[in-house]
Amino acid sequence: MTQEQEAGLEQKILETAEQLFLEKGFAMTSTTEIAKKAGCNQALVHYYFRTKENLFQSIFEQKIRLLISSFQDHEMQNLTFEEKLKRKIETHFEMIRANPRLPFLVMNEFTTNPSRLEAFRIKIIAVPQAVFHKLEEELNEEIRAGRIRDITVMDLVLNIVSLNAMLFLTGNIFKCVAQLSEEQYQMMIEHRKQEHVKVILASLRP
Amino acid sequence: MTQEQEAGLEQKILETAEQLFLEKGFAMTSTTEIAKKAGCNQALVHYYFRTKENLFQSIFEQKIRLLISSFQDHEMQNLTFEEKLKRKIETHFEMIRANPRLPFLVMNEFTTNPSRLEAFRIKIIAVPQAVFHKLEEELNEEIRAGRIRDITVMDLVLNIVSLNAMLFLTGNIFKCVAQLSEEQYQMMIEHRKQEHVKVILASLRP
DNA sequence: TTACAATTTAATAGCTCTATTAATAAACGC
DNA sequence: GCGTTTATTAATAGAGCTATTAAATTGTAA
Repeated sequence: MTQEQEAGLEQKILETAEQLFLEKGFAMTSTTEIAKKAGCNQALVHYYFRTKENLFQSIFEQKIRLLISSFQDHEMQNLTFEEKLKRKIETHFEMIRANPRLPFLVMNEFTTNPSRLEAFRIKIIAVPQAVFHKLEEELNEEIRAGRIRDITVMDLVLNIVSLNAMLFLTGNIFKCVAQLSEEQYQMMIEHRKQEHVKVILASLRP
Repeated sequence: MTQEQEAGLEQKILETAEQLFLEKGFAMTSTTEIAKKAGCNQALVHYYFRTKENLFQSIFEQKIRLLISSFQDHEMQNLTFEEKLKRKIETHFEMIRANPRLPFLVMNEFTTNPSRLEAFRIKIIAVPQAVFHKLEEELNEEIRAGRIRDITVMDLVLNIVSLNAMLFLTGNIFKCVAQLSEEQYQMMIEHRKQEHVKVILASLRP
């Protein structure tokens, strides 16, 4: 049916754990539940990953990389800065749309377990600088030319990430409170994508 | 020392629980821990509140009301729409700044426990409509006069809430990754407040 | 003082969770 | 086939958690 099916229990456990961690976070997911849903004995989870923390970290680290990479460049030299930025916003948006619970997981785990945050700091500190360096140069060039207002790359990225991530962080809340059908919800998501682009581009006008 | 001190253990338990729930969420906080930190026997927590869920809900409901009320009107008739909106953004910002873990708590509990969300839906569905109705009228008047672009009150509010809430949701992460001192962090917060006002106002220009 | 109510505690029942261990089944080289 | 890894399970130790109960302590009104 799906892409897994005949992949062995180790892989199955990994996939099940990923799904459950994304759904309910680390604390609310037990190895017992993972095993039951993966269709194996609970001890097998510990046989492959020794501890629940191990299992979580292998999933978590990979997901963090995915998150950061979504801001990577995508070869579009012949476009205006505005067009490039629009694409960047949309790419980031679509990455989160494809992993809608990821912002929740990151926030939840880094907030409830600050030691995890400290451990990851070294791993991820170098990445953003590399990713944002080119954007920064282009941004400064536009500012120098007077085509956009003065703004740091940090502020710009924070604005984009805030809008995009928050939409999916509050997605279920909004859907429930506003009593939206799945179809209405998807339309709203699509509409917000346009809105985010509008807001960011407008916020840069001199 | 602080404002409590001689308030009885029931109050003390309530305050301690609030602090711990905000810090670590519902699942990661035990009644045992609450009792120890409040300086009483664990059974006393259950004597006053019967269940952990009860204790949580009495805190949670009050906090949700606080969140919503921050968008309430504050009597400023003689100001331009732009000035009024600026004040609204800043009021909302300051409310979250005074309760910086509140966005995390709301998101965490509504996300990990959808049944809580359903239970709260009825209670909170009426409030936003009342709060946002006046804003909507003023907004539409500005649009009709051509002073701002066409936008729904929902989009406007989502933009504001996204920027303000997300700043504090990611506050600790950012502070740690960027290795900011407390002072630097506070400056950054202040700077972002101005940035949010800038972004929202700019995003409304026709 | 005494009776009675409110507060606080010690003890513990009953779960559930993580992790380990020892035993069993499957797979695989030789 | 035989021995040796590898995979899988049943059983359980050990800990922590929620909630209850019964007893002890404190407060209070007659």
